[in-house]
Amino acid sequence: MSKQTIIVVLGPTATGKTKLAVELAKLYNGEVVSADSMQIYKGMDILTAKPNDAEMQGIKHHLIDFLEPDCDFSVADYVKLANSAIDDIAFRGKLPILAGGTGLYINSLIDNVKFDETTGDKELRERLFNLAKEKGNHYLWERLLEVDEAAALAVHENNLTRVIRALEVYEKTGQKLSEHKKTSRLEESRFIPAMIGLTFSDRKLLYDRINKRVDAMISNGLLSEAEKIYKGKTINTAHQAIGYKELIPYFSKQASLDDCIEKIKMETRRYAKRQLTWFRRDDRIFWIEVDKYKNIEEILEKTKIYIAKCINL
RNA sequence: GCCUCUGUAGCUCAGUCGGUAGAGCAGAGGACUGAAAAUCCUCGUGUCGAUGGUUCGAUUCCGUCCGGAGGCA
Repeated sequence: MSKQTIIVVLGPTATGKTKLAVELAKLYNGEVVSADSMQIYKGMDILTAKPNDAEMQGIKHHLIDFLEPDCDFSVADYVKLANSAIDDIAFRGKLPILAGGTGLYINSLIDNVKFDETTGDKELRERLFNLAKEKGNHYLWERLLEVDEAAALAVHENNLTRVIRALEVYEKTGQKLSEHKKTSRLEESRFIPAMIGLTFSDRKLLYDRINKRVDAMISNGLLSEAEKIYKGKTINTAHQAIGYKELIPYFSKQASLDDCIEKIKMETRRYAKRQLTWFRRDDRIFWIEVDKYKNIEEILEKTKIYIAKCINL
């Protein structure tokens, strides 16, 4: 089977991935597949900087705005949906352009990581969580050490979500997570990717950009959007979105609006930093420091040259 | 004008009975396979406001000056 060419636009938040992806789609007759763990949810448009109609310029976007905010979602779901979206795009003779900042999703998809059929078990997780609260993180970690030593040694005992996940895999499948990990990457990637990373030459410039974008979100109505969610039914995964959870103290009159906005900026900066840490180790990425270019056209030129070098279009 | 308190890491502040100092936050680096915008780990040298004095030695005690807060007139 021949491999599928794909352009990947990645990088930390607020670097212009959305814009570049659309321009590339126009240029190469492509469609955009989002790789963003929060833009999947309906509503939360300002909050997740979801591209609007004007920004999409008629380019079809996949995996955006399709799930109710109270639904859970996972990497495994993402990989499955993204693969079928890509197949669909390719079938129609178009080029898939993956764009987003969720590194785990991007790598799992591009590297063809195999997930098994077991889904997350909320009750089990809660039970294990309570067990840790009662007997301590170390106790739970020791339990993992007994059933899956390799997994235990690979994770810090305080990283409860990971410890719980490893225990969950063992309890539900009888298989070790560490074993599963070994077999999950045996299949070769089905893609020939051109990976383009957007970043800034100076961290300060990125942070400045983020701060301004948060201010813009506020003036575009972030508050009323978040308040709607706050007053609506409870949400699960979507609750984690930066910009929503930091406003809760304001809605419940525990903190001033200014303090909450500062918190949003800070958390977004940290998020961007974590994204950089994730992407930095991937040497396939061709990095573009966006502040070194006058406009999107220049960035597009640079990108085209790189794409021509690594894939045939 | 007088009195009191205060000036220590980017910020908020501990502390040194005189032997040049440490927390929280911020920040930086890292990890990452079904919650990933999540979760977790590691990292603390700075003219101790300035200047004189006492002292073997002062950020610490004393004087003066400068900045900040409060009180009394």
